[in-house]
Amino acid sequence: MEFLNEVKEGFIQAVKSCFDTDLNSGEVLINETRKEFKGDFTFVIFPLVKKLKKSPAEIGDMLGHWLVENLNEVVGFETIQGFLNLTLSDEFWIRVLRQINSTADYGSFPANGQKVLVEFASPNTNKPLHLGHIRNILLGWSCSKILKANGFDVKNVQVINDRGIAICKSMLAWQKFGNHHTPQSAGVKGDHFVGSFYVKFEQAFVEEYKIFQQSDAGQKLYQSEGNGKSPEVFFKEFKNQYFNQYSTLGAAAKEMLIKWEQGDPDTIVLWKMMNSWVYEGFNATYDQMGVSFDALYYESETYLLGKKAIESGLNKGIFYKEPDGSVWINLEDVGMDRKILLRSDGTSVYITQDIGTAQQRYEDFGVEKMIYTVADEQDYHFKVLFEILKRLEEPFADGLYHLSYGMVDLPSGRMKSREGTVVDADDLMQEVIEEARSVSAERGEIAALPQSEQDEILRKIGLAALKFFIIKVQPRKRMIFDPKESVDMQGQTGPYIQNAYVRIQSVMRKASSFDTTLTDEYTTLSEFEKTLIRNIMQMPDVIREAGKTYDPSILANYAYNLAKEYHRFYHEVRILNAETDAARAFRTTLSENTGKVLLKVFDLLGMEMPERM
RNA sequence: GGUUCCGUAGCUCAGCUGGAUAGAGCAACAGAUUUCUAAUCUGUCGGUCGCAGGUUCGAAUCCUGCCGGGAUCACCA
Repeated sequence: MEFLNEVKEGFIQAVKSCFDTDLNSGEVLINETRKEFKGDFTFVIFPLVKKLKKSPAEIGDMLGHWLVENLNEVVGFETIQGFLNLTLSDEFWIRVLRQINSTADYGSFPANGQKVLVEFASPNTNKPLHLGHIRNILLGWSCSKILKANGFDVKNVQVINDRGIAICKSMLAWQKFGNHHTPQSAGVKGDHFVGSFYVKFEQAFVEEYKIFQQSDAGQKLYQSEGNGKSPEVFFKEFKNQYFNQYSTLGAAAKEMLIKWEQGDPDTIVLWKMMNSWVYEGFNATYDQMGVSFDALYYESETYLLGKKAIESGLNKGIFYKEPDGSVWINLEDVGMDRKILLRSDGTSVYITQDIGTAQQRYEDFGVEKMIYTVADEQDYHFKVLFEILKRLEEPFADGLYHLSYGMVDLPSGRMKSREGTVVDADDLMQEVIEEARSVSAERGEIAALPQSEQDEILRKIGLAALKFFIIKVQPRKRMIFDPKESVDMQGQTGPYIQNAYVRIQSVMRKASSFDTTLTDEYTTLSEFEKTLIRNIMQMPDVIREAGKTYDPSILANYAYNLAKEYHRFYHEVRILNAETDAARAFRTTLSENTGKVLLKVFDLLGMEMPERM
């Protein structure tokens, strides 16, 4: 807290002056005083006891006296056990507020000259986005914003997994069952339209597999390879192999993939058309969420990258070749396994692509940091990838970070596409907005506004409920998403925070008829007012911390606490009809700056504030 | 089995590099508006911080072991 520098310095001087001992700033422990004690800030003096060879109470009292006598900011103290509680002067608080009030873009740090790339979203093109993507996108987007506020030059990118067997399944099903329909003719959003054919493929495949299971060939297979397993278990385990070796649908899909890889014109045309439908759908979803990208990487363009890296790795002796021609790296010396990088047939695997893509990005942007927002099931993958890039001595190797997050579960357990429990992103957003609509209708505050304005407000409220519910949880923790709780608008929620902001805006609209210039005449600050200032003066630290740890949840919880303090203040203290003009000016300024901070933090979290609600 | 993450109130979550009597929200119950938006505020109820050791003046926090749960360990992506 830069606002407290003088007090901290004073403490060091006090120790020097009272005990003739030098302290470095790392040894100074300062906290906010707990509510149940008198004071504003607390120095913990236990650590000094050994050094100074005196009792905690004695040290606290001596330092407290010295500080009151020598520091203008300190007007009182109390020593309780090993804690020195200081009370700071009203001038101090007003000065802090004045500083915040006059700081343009308070909470943002100056450019630090470093470039960072943040990857998030990265969907497959065979299905629409779901709840898991929402967590991913919120985290990536918010981290991107937070890093910008910390002075980085940030590029947002996503990798679109637009090739492979999955999209071929959709393509095949569309050929078979599509009747030349398009999203437009069917009246369905493009990504959902394509996704429905993926589902149709799976259904047809399951049918085909069932028939196979009952056929002579299937029964014979079970007899010879069943090994005493029940037919159910056996055929479940055999499914993949069936797809690859027996299925006609599987063969057709694989053939389509091969045609795609050979650049067969008809296949490419179909592929482009269906992907374009998907992108249209994705873009609508991204718009609704309020996120955007600086660059897109398509897997169809990057999946062959990384071969050069194989060469150079082999030359450097980091990789080795097996007799069958496959290329490997051995990471057993750092507690990992052997990992294949090139198959014996010379084709590359996923991680090879990632090596190449990372190099490509470095060439494209010259970033020294890259953040990958990917679920924690890929923790090991990224550990391996980063280790390989380090051994290849890539210049960006030290700036790699896997922003790993836990899966989203439903109260009933994991989302499973087979059981139809996957929560669709578009549906979900629509639901929370509708919930906001019905809550709003009961209140009637915005009923007089034009419909388009109302819609915009309801969108902001609904999405804030959803987004806050997700982003308040620490990324690495697995979270349980209860749809019923996610639409709550009371208590620890996004709309609660918006409501604090809206109250402030309402006050400020009415305050415009007064002179609200801050003066030093107001000298009877209440605890509510001090607590609010104490909160808003923390913002830069919280933003820095969130940036250092890539953790937006810190900011989410901060915003909630600040909103809560404001609601309490609002309830307990008269603002516009304050007892004096000075008090009114102070409180409106305090309110305005609280609003400023809430707005800023909300923006960093990827949420918007309505002016009314 | 190896590696790794998680375990805090009935439920969902906070708890910063160790600091005072472990906090919020939801749920349940009881209150508050002649006054700036009641999506608000106040109060009551609710805890063996998974268990056991260790380090420390001090441990939910750090270390070790155990228990429970998830993820991962493919010539898949």
